[in-house]
Amino acid sequence: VQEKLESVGVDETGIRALLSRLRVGAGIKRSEDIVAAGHSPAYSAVLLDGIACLYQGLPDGNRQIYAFQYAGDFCDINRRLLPDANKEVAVAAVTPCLIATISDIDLDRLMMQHPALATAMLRLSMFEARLLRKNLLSVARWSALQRVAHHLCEHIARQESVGKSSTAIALSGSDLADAAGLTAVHISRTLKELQGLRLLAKMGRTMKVVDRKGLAALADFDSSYLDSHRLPTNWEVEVDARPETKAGDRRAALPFIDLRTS
Amino acid sequence: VQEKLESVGVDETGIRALLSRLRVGAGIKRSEDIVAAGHSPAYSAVLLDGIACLYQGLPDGNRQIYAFQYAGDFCDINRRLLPDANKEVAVAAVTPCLIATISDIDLDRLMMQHPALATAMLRLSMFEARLLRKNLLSVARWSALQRVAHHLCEHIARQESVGKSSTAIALSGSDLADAAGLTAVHISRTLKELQGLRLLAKMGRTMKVVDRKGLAALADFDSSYLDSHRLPTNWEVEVDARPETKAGDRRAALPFIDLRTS
DNA sequence: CGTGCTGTTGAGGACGATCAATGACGGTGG
DNA sequence: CCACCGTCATTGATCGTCCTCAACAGCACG
Repeated sequence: VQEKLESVGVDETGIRALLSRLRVGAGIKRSEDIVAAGHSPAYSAVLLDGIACLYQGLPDGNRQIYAFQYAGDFCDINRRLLPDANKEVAVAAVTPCLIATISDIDLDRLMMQHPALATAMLRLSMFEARLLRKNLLSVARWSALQRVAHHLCEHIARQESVGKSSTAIALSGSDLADAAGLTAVHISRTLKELQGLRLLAKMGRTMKVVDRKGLAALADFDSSYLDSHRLPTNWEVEVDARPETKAGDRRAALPFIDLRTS
Repeated sequence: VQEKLESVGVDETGIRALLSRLRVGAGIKRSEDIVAAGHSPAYSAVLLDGIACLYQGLPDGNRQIYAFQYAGDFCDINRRLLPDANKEVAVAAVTPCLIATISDIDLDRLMMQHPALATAMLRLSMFEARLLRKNLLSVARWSALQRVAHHLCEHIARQESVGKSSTAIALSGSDLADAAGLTAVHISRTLKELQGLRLLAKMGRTMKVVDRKGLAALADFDSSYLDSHRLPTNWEVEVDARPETKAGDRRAALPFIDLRTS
């Protein structure tokens, strides 16, 4: 399930170590919280299957979805090192989900034992930041049509990156609305417009993407910002002990990691 | 200049080590690029003084500002571990800036020698992600009046967090427009409306915040999401060598870091 | 067979964009 | 010192996108 970690540059022993510490948890039904707002458990959740969303509840009862999460994603990296501040955000299941948990203690220890894992967490955090920038740009500057197209493209691309290539859209209209910063009503109209453009088709209840290239062109979507998520695989990690430690320093000699691109 | 690093939990020796590797660079004039788009130098830039912005140029000549940066901020954390992908973003000076640089090699080495530094980078990345979430929420859900008020509040608060407490706004109208996703024209109208509400005053060329609490109330601004940036100061980092390494493993014994809140 | 939830359609209105013109200011060079 | 130009700020008029409110249809659920 976790070839995702490979994609961010973790070596094999690191992956095995992490997997051995994962405890498979319960399944979660649609619309249920995986990580509740204001709650700080002593473990982190990893999504094994399904789609989840990082969101914030709004005073008026609506919610803003910040990002979607797919199989292999850590649900709450953000929560770990900035303890108090993320009280307001939560993670909910968008489709039925299967999650695993890992205790914070285990994760801390693993990150120390496998430097590549620590680097991977940093990379994941920056990856999340990039997704957020894309969404910010989309909401701030683009039309509703482009915004929705963008979300559909991103959804397809990220589904593919975890091995599920289907043109069917697993997101409901109101999910799209919460993510794109639009009304469910207007999402409905926009989807209909996309059908008129022969980019989308509706089979009974669910939508299917018909013209993926057309959709990408409309949204100015360049999937490379997602691929690079796995691009760092080419990074080689060389470890060799270096005698940099001063005498009398309790700190052990640290491995020097030489990062270089393929 | 860099008590900022303290605020994210770096110990004193780590800070000294980092500072010793910094090379003070040239001053940058307003509107000039600090980090050009698509350019990947072999060093990172740190802002010593002034205000910069992380932005993306748009095809129509406009730009979207993703975040502002203040003294002590790394200008391009995002660029380091996701090499190819951030071609499109750049950093520009919003006021005259003074920067320092540190070579990627030195920074990599320092992060290995001082685990707290590596943790700090991760924390900074997550801090950036939180700022982005706030902005995304603001652009997606709030009115122009609230958006602008929010940016003003954030600006004041972050200026304070680096020791510059002044109610004067150093941002130009078009900077605010690019950040809030609004037109410069509408920013002008909005600022005037804020003056009508007795929240803002204009002294000739520059704006001054008159009623800070009122602004915060209008924008639903809770500065705690910025404070926590320095809240992790309470984290204690304990280092002690642990004999976890397998025999024959070339990897040296790694320090085990026990993170606990105050 | 009701009861929700999701999606659809219509009419009206608000917010902010767009276009265009003007004024104020600061810097530059004569 | 003043004339010039470019940038920034302002104002008015108009227009388009998207929200709001309201009613209704379909499907899944008990």
